[in-house]
Amino acid sequence: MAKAKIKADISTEEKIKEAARKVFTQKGYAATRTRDIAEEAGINLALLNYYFRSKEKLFEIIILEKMQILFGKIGPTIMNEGTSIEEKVELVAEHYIDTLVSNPDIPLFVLGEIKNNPDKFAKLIKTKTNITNSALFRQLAERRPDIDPLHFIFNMLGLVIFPFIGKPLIQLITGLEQQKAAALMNERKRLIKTWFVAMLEAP
Amino acid sequence: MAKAKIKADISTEEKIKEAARKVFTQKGYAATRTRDIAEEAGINLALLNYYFRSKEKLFEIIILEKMQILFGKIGPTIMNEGTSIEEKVELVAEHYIDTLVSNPDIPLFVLGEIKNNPDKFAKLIKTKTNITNSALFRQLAERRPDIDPLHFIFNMLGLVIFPFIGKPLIQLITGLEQQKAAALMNERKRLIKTWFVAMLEAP
DNA sequence: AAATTTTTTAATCAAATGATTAATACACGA
DNA sequence: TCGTGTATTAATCATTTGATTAAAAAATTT
Repeated sequence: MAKAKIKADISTEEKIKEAARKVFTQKGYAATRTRDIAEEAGINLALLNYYFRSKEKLFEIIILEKMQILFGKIGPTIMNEGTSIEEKVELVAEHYIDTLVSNPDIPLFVLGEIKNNPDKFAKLIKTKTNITNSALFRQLAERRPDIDPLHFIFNMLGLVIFPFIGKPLIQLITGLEQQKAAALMNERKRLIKTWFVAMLEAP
Repeated sequence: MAKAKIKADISTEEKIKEAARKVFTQKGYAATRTRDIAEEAGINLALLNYYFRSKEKLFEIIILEKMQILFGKIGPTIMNEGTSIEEKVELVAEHYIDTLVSNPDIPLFVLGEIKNNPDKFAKLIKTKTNITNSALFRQLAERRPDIDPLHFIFNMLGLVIFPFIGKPLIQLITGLEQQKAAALMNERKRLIKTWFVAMLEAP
């Protein structure tokens, strides 16, 4: 009954996690076979259970990581009372586009798994950052009392995140090459701020 | 070797398709068990294969339907040389938000499956509507020669579609109720047009 | 009504899949 | 170097899952 790992072999454990990151985010939980992960990691299948007990447990570790990447910085940014709407949007756009260019699979992966299993992540997210109480939310309500601030939250996230979700489709129908896609995403960092301000000031 | 269905029993075949629509769009291809579909349809598992040969074949029928719903009307709309940018955006927003309010699972489902298997849908979509040659694309290039029209395509689709993809998340962190969500989506039909024009005119 | 075709069911198969086990290899302090 | 705990492997298990089969039931035709 060997189960404790008092002395962790960083190398093997990390190899498995790295493989799991790749396969899980690429294919999602349901389509991922533990054998795929083992093969990708170049290890014996049994080692996966030796180090992580189960597919489920390993998955939770990975998706929490990815959720942290996807939502980790947005909380502090929108909570900051000392920055303007414009600054917040600029920070969010720049940070997330940089992040997502290196991790383009994350949004579809995370949002998909949240939708498949909302209860699982309910407590985890809910407590962390309540958007409704954020400085950004209040600032938006003050600037445009006639429009529900949630609209602008959707707009901001949509402008930043959607291109990464829609990219496979757009690549299919326009033949958009990977390089030009990356260039477009970088342009958006600057444009989104301008667009967002324009939407704020729209009649 | 009973395999031909010369006289189709609409009722049973349609029951299976209806169940397949529900389960596939809710959970995706990989997470769907043919037994789930059979149970949802209230039929014997073997009937699924009797009518549709395989899970794969049934899936293709369903996702083609859903892609038709998601993309079917956008082609003619953006190809129309006789309407302005504003009119096109308004038509797209109104049509898709109405459609997606009744079918909120479609975007994540379709975009997810496209990403999982781009080759499968390559020919199917590519030929259908080449956005790059659309009237909208040309109009956008004329109106804002300084900005890649693809940005505005992303913006339009993001404003319309993203709220439906991000809804599970937003519901989690704001407790947004289903009813208010629907009301928000309806508001967007009118707002998106204004926002889009504002973005077009942004400095 | 008899014969034929179509639809439905229960039972079963074969492959895939998550997980476990028992044995072996390895590391390292006593 | 021996012994003990750790890491790794090959083999195997139990379940799930997509699919098939053979028989029964229902519908349709003759």
